[in-house]
This record gives sequence, structure tokens and C-alpha cells, in this order.
Amino acid sequence: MIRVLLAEDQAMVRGALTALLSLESDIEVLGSAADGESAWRELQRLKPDVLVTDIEMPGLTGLEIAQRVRRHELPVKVIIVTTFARPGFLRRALDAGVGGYLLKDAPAENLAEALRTVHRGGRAIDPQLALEAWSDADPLNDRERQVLRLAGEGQSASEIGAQLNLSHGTIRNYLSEAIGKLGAANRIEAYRLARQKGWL
Amino acid sequence: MIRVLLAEDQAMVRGALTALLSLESDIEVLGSAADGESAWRELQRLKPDVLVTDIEMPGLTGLEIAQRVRRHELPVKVIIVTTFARPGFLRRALDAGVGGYLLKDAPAENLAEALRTVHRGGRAIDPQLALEAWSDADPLNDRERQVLRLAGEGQSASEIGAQLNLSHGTIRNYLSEAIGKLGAANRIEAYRLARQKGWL
DNA sequence: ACCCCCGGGTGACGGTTGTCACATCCGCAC
DNA sequence: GTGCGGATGTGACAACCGTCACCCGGGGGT
Repeated sequence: MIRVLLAEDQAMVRGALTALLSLESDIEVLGSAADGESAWRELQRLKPDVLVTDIEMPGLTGLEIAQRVRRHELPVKVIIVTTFARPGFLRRALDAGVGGYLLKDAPAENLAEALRTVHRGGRAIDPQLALEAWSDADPLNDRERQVLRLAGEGQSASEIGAQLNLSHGTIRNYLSEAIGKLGAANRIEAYRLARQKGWL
Repeated sequence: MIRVLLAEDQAMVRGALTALLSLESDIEVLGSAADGESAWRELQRLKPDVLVTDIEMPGLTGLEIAQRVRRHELPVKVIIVTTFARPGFLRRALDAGVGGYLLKDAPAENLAEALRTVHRGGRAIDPQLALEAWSDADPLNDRERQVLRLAGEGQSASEIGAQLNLSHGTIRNYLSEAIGKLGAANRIEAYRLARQKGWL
């Protein structure tokens, strides 16, 4: 019997996934959590074999939980199930030692299958995504990432500078570099590109 | 017996929702579709009592399907189930005469409940969202919406102008108006604001 | 015929952005 | 210490952006 904890913020999807997994005779859903913190608490209380978690959740993200699990050496496998086919996310997930990374686009049967694979020590990584993940690395450094994020919220160079205690000229230099590295035409395009790669 | 067709692009969520609804003894899931066009075809082939559809799908969106249903006077109720708590979306959905509008944040039991309500002729609208929907209306006209959308993709005024056969000066005028109407500081902020309201 | 509104355009203004070359400072290797 | 590299600033330039006042032409009303 595979004992599972489910973390997913959208209640309807959470309920639906629970129903889906409960159909499998060798899987038992111990419980579910709607945000990162409670997932972390339930993880320690219920001691499941496998944690199935979304990435984007209030509080802790699924990636952060995976990192914590590794750091505390908890005996639980982690499977990420997410909407986002972003190479950067998979990259970080693998660095955090997750057992599986599935897309919500994948057929529903894959989930139970992946659960079994991971439970017996294997890995279940979405194959087409695995390729992309190693193809191109994040070219941005911390400053560029930081500045690009703020620029993407509509802030001007001066506003960003004020926030980071840097001169507006420096901000423009960083933005210019980021735009160049990403092959974009302006900050807006750069932001979108970086975002869809999972780099921001 | 309530006969249901399900339209949802993410396969895993689609499978999970099917599992969820199949647990109910008075509900029968006739089939499901992964995009707007096939949902529309299945709708005519299977003639379900109720269509449960996501909004964001490839091809036709759920809102467009609802509009078509109304235009063709098909004898099917439509329930929108979406991630997006955007007043503008609900507004358009109601204009299209949908029977229900639920958020994926809502508890899973609500879905079956809403299905029954709508099937017997009632309406199931997320209550807190219903309030917001009438609070503030979309101030943008078609041109502004169109231009803002393109600007949000990183295109310059000249590029947008070329695409719409308008002069770059006119584009700037539209953007300026949109920025003003939304109380934003620049096009980036305007885009974000409009987007999160569901106006784009 | 008259007026007025509406979609579109123009030209000018000051500010912002993107780019580049160069300057400064600090820390670290040798 | 010398030298180098990274992080931060500066100043200049052209292009772009946001704003505004104003112009034009074509429908509707009346």
C-alpha cells in the first residue's frame, strides 16, 4: 500500500486528484494540504511514503518543500505535479532530489504509474521536458534576475534603483545586459522570455 | 441521471475531474474534450445535459463556446470552472447566459452540487465573485484592449501600428488613454492591471 | 445645411529607455 | 604590491514613450 500526501492549492483540483488516486487499490491518500506550510506540517505528522505536490502554492512552494525534505533527510519521496513546462523549474526540482516531475497536461493514468515507479525507488520525469532542461541554462545573474522581476511589474529604472539602493544608471545597465543575454528587444520581452523559461 | 460533457485542456485535471464526478450516482460523464473545437463537436454529437468547461483552452475558449451555445440555442446548460477570479470573465460568462461559474479554489463537492442546481434550471455563481463583477466595469474600448495586448507582448508602438495599419502616433494615443483610464504609470503596469481584472 | 461626435492622425514637449565607453572601488590571486 | 575581475557609477546619444493640443473627414441627428 502506497501512502500518499497531496499538496495542491486549488480545492477542486485537490478533491479531484484525491478521487482519482483513491480509485487505485494499492494507493491510500492519507490527507491533503492547501498550502506549503500545512503540507510541511502534515508531512511530519502523517509520515507518508510519497508527497505529491504542486509548485505554485501560497507560503512555501513545492520546490521549497522538496529542498527542505532533502535538507532534513526525511524518508519521503517527492513528486511534483505542475502546469508549468518550464525548464528552470525542472532543473531546480532535480537539484532538490525529487523523485518525479509531471505536467498536468500528461494523461491522468500517468500519475498513479509515476507514484508506483517512484515508490519503488525509480524516477518519473516528463521525457520531453527532460531534454529541454539541460539544453539551455539560465544566463542571468542574481542582480539581473532581481531587476528584471521588478521591471516586469512596471517599475521604472529610478523606482527600482530606489528600492535596491542603486543608481538608476546601474539599473539600466543591468537591464541592458539582461535584454542582450536573452536576445530580447526591450525589458518587456525580456521579462516574458525569462518568465516562460522559469528563470525569474 | 445528469449527462455531462467535460472540457478541460490539462489531461491530468480532466481525468481527475472525471473520476470525481463518476463517484456521484446521479451523474454520468459521457466524455471529455481537450480543446475548444472538439468540445464543440462532442457537444453536438453527444447532446449532454450539461457542459462543464474550463475557460483557457486551445482553439475556442470556454466563454466562446458558451456564446455559441446561446447563439445556436442548444438545449445544454453550461458551467464554467476556472482558475481565474477575474470579474471581467464572470461578466462575459453571464452575458453568454451560462448556468454556473465556479472557481477551482472552491471545494470539490461544490461541483456536483452546482451540476444538480444548474440541471434543474438554477444558477450556481461563486458568491464573492458575483459582488466584484458588478463593482467596476471594463473601461477599455476595443482598440485600447487590442493595443494593450500587443504592447504587453513587448511590441513597440511602431510594430503595433504596422500590425494594425495605424500610425505609431495613434497607437501612442490609445496607449496613453488606456494608461490613464487604468490609473497606471506606464504600459507595463496598465497591461498587468487589465490582465488581472480579466479585461484583456 | 448645420453641428457635433468619433475614429484616426500630426507635431511638439519632456521624460524614459537602451547602448556604449569609460571611470571607480574593492577584494583576491600571485 | 601589482594586476585582474567583478560590481557599481557616470555621461552622452539616439530612439522610444507618454501627454497634450489640435486637425481632418465622415456619419448621424435635428
